[in-house]
Amino acid sequence: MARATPATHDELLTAAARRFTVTGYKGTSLQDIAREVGCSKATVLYHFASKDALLCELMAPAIAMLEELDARLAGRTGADAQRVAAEGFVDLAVGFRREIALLRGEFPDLLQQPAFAHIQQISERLVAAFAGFSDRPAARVAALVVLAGIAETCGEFLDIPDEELRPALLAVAHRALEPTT
Amino acid sequence: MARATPATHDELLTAAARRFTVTGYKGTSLQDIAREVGCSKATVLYHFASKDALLCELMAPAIAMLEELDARLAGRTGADAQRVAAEGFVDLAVGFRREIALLRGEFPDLLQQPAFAHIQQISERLVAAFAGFSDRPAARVAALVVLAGIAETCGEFLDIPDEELRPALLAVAHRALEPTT
DNA sequence: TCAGGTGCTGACCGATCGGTCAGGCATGCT
DNA sequence: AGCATGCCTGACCGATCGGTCAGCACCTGA
Repeated sequence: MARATPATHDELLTAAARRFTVTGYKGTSLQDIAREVGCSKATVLYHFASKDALLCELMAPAIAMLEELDARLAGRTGADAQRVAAEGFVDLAVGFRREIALLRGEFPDLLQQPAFAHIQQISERLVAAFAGFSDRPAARVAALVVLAGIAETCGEFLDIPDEELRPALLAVAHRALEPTT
Repeated sequence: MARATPATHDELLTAAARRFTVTGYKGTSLQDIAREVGCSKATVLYHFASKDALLCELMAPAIAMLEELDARLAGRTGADAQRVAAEGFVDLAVGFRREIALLRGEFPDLLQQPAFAHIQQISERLVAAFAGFSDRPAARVAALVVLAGIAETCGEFLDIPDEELRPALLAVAHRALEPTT
């Protein structure tokens, strides 16, 4: 197989992201990614140690931002935590629409990987913050609906600009979340 | 491989549902399903023509209810459509938590199958109804957040009773959806 | 007693998966 | 010229996928 231009690291990364968002992580083969950039499967594995490593590198910026949000949440309570969590997560979801979208559905499975082990705990803390740290079922249900809804929705609006998506998501989050007592 | 009791059709169906919700459709092999009920992979394919056929039969009741909701929506507009859509979809999501949950993430891919071709159109009409048939981006964003959020949330609350989950979801839906103008 | 159907099985199939490996082919330094 | 290095490749590997098939054990009605 002939290559016109050298397949760069980043070129493969964005191609993989594109495929993952369409057919999911498990549903995308290294062959698919290679075909997208016009190189061989072996080339993909030359640039990345494994398929998992590719995913990790793809998710790294989003995960870093998630960890930063988690740190910012520490110590906050009630309405304050709720507001910071909502704004932070909307920013994250809007900024990393593709990355968030590709995790949907495969979340529970991918979280088994040691590289993503702590994400589960972070997202649980995030849900708790969305609920204003209330343990009432209704508050927790509302929190999860908003969190999951935002994550899912971002992937569907890949075409509209950030400055339009962001306030729309924030508005629905503020309406939907239960006011803290 | 020895079997104590005969593997019934339904036993396989529920086992498959359980696995699908944990590891997804693509992520679950016929071997996994067979292991869960303690029979051979060939037995699974004796009861079901194919893996796809198994999925179709699993989803049939939920799809029937979705089609019924779609029919009930015909002709309705504005707040009326919004209310009927919300109540109908919450009922559907609560009643078929597992089935809804297993479709998440693999939705775009599974919809390619001819058996599910019309589901895409139905869900688009459902989103439109949630938005009160407004074409304002904010209304459509809110609609999708609520729809996707409810679908995703149900799969996470498999343990709490219907009569507790239902009003909680309806409440957050009513708060979150934009009032029709 | 025996023929026929039902439920189920292990063995097997081709395809595809993620991953390995030796080597080809440029390019640039010595 | 000779050599090393970086990028890339086809061929190949074992594992696993969904699916097929001949045949076994069992039950039942004739």
